[in-house]
Amino acid sequence: MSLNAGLLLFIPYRAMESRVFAALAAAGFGDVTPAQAKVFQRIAEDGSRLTDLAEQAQITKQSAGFLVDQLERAGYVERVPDPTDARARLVRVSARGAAAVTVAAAAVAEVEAEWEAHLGARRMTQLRAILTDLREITDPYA
Amino acid sequence: MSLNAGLLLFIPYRAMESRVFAALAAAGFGDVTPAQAKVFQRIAEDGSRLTDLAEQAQITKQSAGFLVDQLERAGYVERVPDPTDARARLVRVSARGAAAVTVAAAAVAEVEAEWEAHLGARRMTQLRAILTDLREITDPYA
DNA sequence: TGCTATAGTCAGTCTCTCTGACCAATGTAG
DNA sequence: CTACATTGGTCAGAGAGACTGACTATAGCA
Repeated sequence: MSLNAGLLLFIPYRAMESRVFAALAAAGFGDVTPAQAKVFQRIAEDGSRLTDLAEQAQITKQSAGFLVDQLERAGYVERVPDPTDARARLVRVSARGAAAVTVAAAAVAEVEAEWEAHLGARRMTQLRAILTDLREITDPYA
Repeated sequence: MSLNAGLLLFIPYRAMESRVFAALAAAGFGDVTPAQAKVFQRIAEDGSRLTDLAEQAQITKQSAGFLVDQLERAGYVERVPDPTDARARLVRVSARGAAAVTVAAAAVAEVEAEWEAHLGARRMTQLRAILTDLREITDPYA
């Protein structure tokens, strides 16, 4: 059966997501929800403003605030004042958050390795290249 | 910036989804939600049982029942008794539902054409082939 | 004729998301 | 340098969508 391109993209995406959450849960980070991760993933190295996180995750700033509150309570992020703007605060990844990132990254690497073993190095490289190219017309934040 | 494979897959998927829902809304089918679509998409030609829909959409039968209720009220599906089992009822796509399917399919075709224009026919074919191959190790319902 | 499995519903709860209203700090035009 | 629009963020309330647990009714089988 031939599926539409959207679903073809979604199937491996969901597989990757499931594996990452399973790995996080196994490492003691089972309290992170997909909604929280969606925001957490987008926190920049030197911290991000709530509004930016909301825009990138394509949710309202209220929703982003709600999720960051949870992440903060669970110890994955911390909020510090933005030195350049007294209205804003920067959301930063905490030590515990960084530990979770490490676990998640390892899981991603493992899944990518499995995909490469199945597809072959050449086609895995092609896949990345094509998807990166496709981002130009599908990513509103490219 | 190089992203992980999961996110690279997700970005065009979300772009496709947004376009399809925009097209549905423009054609007067603006009352369908993503959650409803997830179930609706999986209704077989000759009708499906609620339990089967729930399993394929990876939600509980209660959630599936809730969404089918909404689709039924909005006129996209109808429920008929299953002649082979008095406990069960078959969920079938109605005439209005079929009209929405036509609109969605056209939107998918349009987006795929845009992607092909950007990537070139050769790489679009490669993308489909690679993703189809990847399904073998990522699709629990292959 | 019972026992177990299956199809589906009912009731209650939790998470995530939204809209609308609001406050405080910033930037800008007169 | 003061008025006004813009921007960053919070508060309050509501709705959608998902879950668990308990239940009814039919089916299939020993």
